[in-house]
Amino acid sequence: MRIGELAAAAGTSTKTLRFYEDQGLLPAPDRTPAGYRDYRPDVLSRLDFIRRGQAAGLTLAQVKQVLDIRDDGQAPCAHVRDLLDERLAEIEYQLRSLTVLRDTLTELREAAIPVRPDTCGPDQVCRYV
Amino acid sequence: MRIGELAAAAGTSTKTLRFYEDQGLLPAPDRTPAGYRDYRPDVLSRLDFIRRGQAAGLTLAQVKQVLDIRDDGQAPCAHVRDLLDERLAEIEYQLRSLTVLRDTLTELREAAIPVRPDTCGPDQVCRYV
DNA sequence: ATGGACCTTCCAGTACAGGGGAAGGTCAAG
DNA sequence: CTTGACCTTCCCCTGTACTGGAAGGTCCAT
Repeated sequence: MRIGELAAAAGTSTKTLRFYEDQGLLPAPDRTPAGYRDYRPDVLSRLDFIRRGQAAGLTLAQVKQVLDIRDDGQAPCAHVRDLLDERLAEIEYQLRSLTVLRDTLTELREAAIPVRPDTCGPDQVCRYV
Repeated sequence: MRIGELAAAAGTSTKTLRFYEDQGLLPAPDRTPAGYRDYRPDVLSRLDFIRRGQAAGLTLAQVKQVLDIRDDGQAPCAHVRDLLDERLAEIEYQLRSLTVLRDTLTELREAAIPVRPDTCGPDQVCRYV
């Protein structure tokens, strides 16, 4: 399987595949005599795992950690659980921050509905912010 | 006022002040004969506006738009309202995405509580992701 | 005159996940 | 024989808001 076919099959780009290899997420594939990358079909499931990891909000570096453990012959379950915990905590934090920001912005926005440039003092940039 | 004093007064760094000047958020100040930046105290309120804009989730580029309008002698109210609208829509979108992600992750996490490496098939990387 | 604190410019790098494009090699079809 | 599609490596670019550091100039006190 050449890189273009793999990219098409996986729904990604050749650039991305070379990038993943460079980052250690994909093992270096065999090469044809001409030097072309020659993939075995089972990298597709690996790519699928990478995508699921990303969909779960993990960074490529974190996905790589899991793959490394797995490649080492161990079960990454515990590590995965910790990663999910970490990510979950981050998300909760982001959710709280965004909610506060949304409420602040909504207030500002409400105040800005009656646009009254005349009430902007020359000393200030904007009444609303 | 030299750049160090201004930075201290505004609670920021000299690096940031030069960066803002470079990005067009602060006007180029006068210079002392030695070439040192010599600020007028009124930039403090401008810096304050920048900080409020950032706190409202606007990017520096957006804050600059508002300042440019203001510097042009116009009232930026309408533009500010539009920016707030835009930002608000983005935040709502992020909130929805994060909520979905959190729920997905929570499910994965729950499934991962009983860590059972034995149930990981050798063909898959991880039962949980 | 010398040390230290301050200032100047410019260059480079951070994190993230790739994308763009150049210069050149390879392969099958017409 | 040439065209076009594919492949290779290489390096730089994206966006965001700065931060670090080098090399050198200035000011004030000692």
